[in-house]
Order: sequence, then structure tokens, then C-alpha cells
Amino acid sequence: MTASPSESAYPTAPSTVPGVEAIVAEMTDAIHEHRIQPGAKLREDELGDIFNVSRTLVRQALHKLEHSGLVTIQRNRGAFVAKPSIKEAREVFEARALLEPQTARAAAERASAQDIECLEKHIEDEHAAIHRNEMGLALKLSGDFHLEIARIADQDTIEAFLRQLISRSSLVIALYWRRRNAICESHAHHALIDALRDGDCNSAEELMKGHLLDIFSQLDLRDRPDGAASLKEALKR
Amino acid sequence: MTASPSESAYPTAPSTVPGVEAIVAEMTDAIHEHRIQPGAKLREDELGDIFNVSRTLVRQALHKLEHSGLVTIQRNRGAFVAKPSIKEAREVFEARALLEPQTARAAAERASAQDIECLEKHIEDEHAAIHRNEMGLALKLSGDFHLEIARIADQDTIEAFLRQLISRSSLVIALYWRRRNAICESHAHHALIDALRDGDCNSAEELMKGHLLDIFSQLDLRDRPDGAASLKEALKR
DNA sequence: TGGGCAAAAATTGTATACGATTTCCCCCAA
DNA sequence: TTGGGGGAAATCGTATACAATTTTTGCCCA
Repeated sequence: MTASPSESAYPTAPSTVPGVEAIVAEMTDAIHEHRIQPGAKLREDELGDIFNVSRTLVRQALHKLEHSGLVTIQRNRGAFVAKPSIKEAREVFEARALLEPQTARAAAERASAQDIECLEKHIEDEHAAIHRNEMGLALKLSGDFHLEIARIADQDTIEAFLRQLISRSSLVIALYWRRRNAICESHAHHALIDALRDGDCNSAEELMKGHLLDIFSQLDLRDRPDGAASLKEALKR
Repeated sequence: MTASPSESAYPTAPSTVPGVEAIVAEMTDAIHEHRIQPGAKLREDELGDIFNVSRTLVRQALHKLEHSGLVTIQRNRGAFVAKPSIKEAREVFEARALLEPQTARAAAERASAQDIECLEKHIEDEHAAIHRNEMGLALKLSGDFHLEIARIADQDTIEAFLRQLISRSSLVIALYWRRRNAICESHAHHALIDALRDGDCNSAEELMKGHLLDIFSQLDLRDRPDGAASLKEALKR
């Protein structure tokens, strides 16, 4: 009888080494902040040198990143920063539109004073980043804001999905954003905080729905996604 | 500049070997069909012996299964078939309730005659399994039915999420189902097919919502699950 | 000059080896 | 009898070695 305790397990238990998680976190940040462009190749031993670990751990990290949608792995060809198609871009925001308004509503029902404080700090950091003109960082913090709401709603499962969706949103924005300024810098997040503080579920839900539509409407989803083809020829030779 | 073509990539490209995928598929089936119980320990070299591969590939497979929510990995302690908590069980069905009705609606708008045929075949197989008293197989087929609807809706992103949710639903049912009979055997799936055939979006959406509530209401989410498990025989035929 | 082909280099895929941690079992003392 | 070491065995984590595949390079010839 090969039985085992196996604790009733929460989302993703502390399953992997700090080593792997550190690599994943660092690469996630780099991609979220657009310091690595969609389509960039990620060589295993190159990353191994950078992080001073063997390819084994790099591979684990790349597989995790693939799962989160930030990286695409092609057999025998290697890993690349993902390059969402237009269809995928649409799907990402459609899925967010299904999940987030309801989550904001739940968060409004549960938010504590401490939670509100935390959200306000997020916004401060975001504004600070914008004023320093670090738009990549600002975008990442803006994504974290949405994740924080899922955390407040105490919805681990949806939070995990949102983590993936927000990651991919970052890539979508890198590829399809129209203007390089004014990223979520609108008052939308402020208004959301107000609704959460007041426990106004209906407002929170509606504000989130509108906010997502607003972001989506600022994407330019007509062009060809493969700017790489022309870009590559322009740069390569 | 390390640019690269990197095809605009769809959900999960053919990234991993047939070897790993075969292991994942076989174990997924075994867990879905309840041939391995929640909490069962999954030793790496034991699985390596069973599938005649090295631990390297087994580890890859286990990590993939962890991503899909079927397996829990604890550092230095090993992998176990996941054992969703009651909270997680609730969350899984809440998330399904957010995603599936809308997906059924979209499917109703797009379903072709061929799609309908495919769904009907699914139901036939499911009934056949029930009559042979293979309840595990029937349950798995029932899950596949829901996935098929997402495929018809042409929503790759949501389909990927649903795959995880349905996997976990299978575990939830293994742990918390009240009566061992009558799994989704209701007319719900038949009614859904009718709505899809008629292109009746509203009905499809409502039927799906009701169907999910119906399943959820048959769970007993008060007890504390604690089961031991035997492995080995369930996998290799 | 440009295309095509073959060999070399680079890169990824898989297996194995070894160190680290946990688990199990036996023995002994209270 | 029971509870607690302590060491051996089992198991997992990471690095390295080698095989398979792809990509690049260099050469020849039209």
C-alpha cells in the first residue's frame, strides 16, 4: 500500500526551488517590462551562464514560462518570447472580460482597510514609475494591480488564470498598443479603489468591465503581427 | 540583436516530445477515470520503469500534470495526485460558471452539422460506457463533452482553462460525489445539443448554467476527505 | 554573383551520475 | 509498551555527459 498524506493542496505549493522560481521571476519581469521583445530567442546555455545554473534549471524555468504563456517552445528549435496572434489577443481580453468584473465585485465585498492601503500603494508606485518615464515598469505594476484584486477576492483559481492572462496582455500591449503613453494611467484604477473602499459591488463590477473595454479599444488589431519579418531584414543585413 | 522568426504561436505548440505527451495523456486518463485515487504518491523511477523512460521525462510529465492541476509536487517529497480542498472545489465550479455559459452561447452561434454529429457521438460513447458500468470512463467522456463545446466555440484560451478546470472537477467528483451513479447522465447534454443544433444561444447559455449548478449541487462539500491509494496496477495494462 | 550541397558548429533532447533530503526501520531506554 | 534517537535505504534535486537535430559555414560550380 503506497499511501501518503499529501496535504490537501493549495494552488501551487512550494514545489520548485527558489533557484528556478528566481529565474522565472526575473525573466517574467524582464518580459513584462518589455526589456525583452516578443520573438526574441532564449538560448538555454546563455541563460545558464547569466544565472549561473545548469541547463536543467533553465529548462524548468522555460517550461514554466511556456505554461504562463510568456514563452513559446518549439521542439528542437528552442524557446522564444511569445508573440500572440491577433486572435489570441482578442481571446485574452474576452476571457478577462468574463473573469475580472465578477472578481472585482467579490473583492468589493471582502476588501479590508489593509487591502485598500495595499492597492493605493500600488498606484503610487505606478505613478512614480510613470514620472520617471519607466513605462515598462509602470505597465507591470498596472498588471499587478489587477492581480491584487483577485487576491483580495480570495479566488486562488481565478487568480492563477488571471496571472496568465495579464502576462499575455503585456505581450499583446507590446505588440499592438497604439500610443506609447497613458497606459492605464486613467483614473480607472482610482475609481475602482473608491468602489472597493465603499463596498460598492455594482460599481466595482461595472468599472472593471468598462476599464477592460477601454484598454481593449486602444489596441490596433488590424495590422500584421509579424513585424519581425520586415524588422529582421532591416536589422540583420 | 538576437531577433528570430518565431512563428506567431498558437496556444501550446508541438513543443514536447510524443514521449512526454504520451505519458501525460496516459496518466491524465488514469486519473480522470479514477484508476488512481487522489492523494496517491507518484514515484519518479517507478513511473520511469512503467513507461520505460528515464526520470528526466517522467519529471517533465509530472510538472505538466502539476500545471494542469492534476498533480501536486512538494519539494523533496515527491508528486501526488492532487486532492482539492473544499475551497478549491467551490472555486473550480465558480470559475466554470463564469466561463462555460458564455462559451456555450458562442458555440451555439457557430456549431456546424459536423460539430453536432461529433457531440452526438460523444454522448453515444458515454452511454455505452455507462451500460458497461465503466463509470470512470463515462465521467471522462462527460468532461470531454464540455471541452468539445469550447472547441466548437473556437476559443483556444478558454478551452485551455476549461481543460484544467474539468481535470480538477474530476478530482472533486472523486472526492466529494454523493452517489456513485447518475453522473451527468441526465438529459442535460441532450438538451444542450438540441440548443446548439437550433442555434438557440439563449437556451444554450441557460442550459449550461443550470447544468453546472446541477452538478455542483450534487457534491457533498462538508466532509473531510482522507483516502489512501494504491498505484502501479492502475497504469500499466 | 548566386544557388545548392556537405561538413562543421551550435543547440536542444535524453540519460545517467552524484549529492542532498527525506523516509523508514530497528534498537534501546524510560 | 511506548517514545525517541540514529543510521540505512529510498527518493528527489541538480549537474554533467552524450545523442539527435538544427543551423551555420564554406566550397564548388553554373
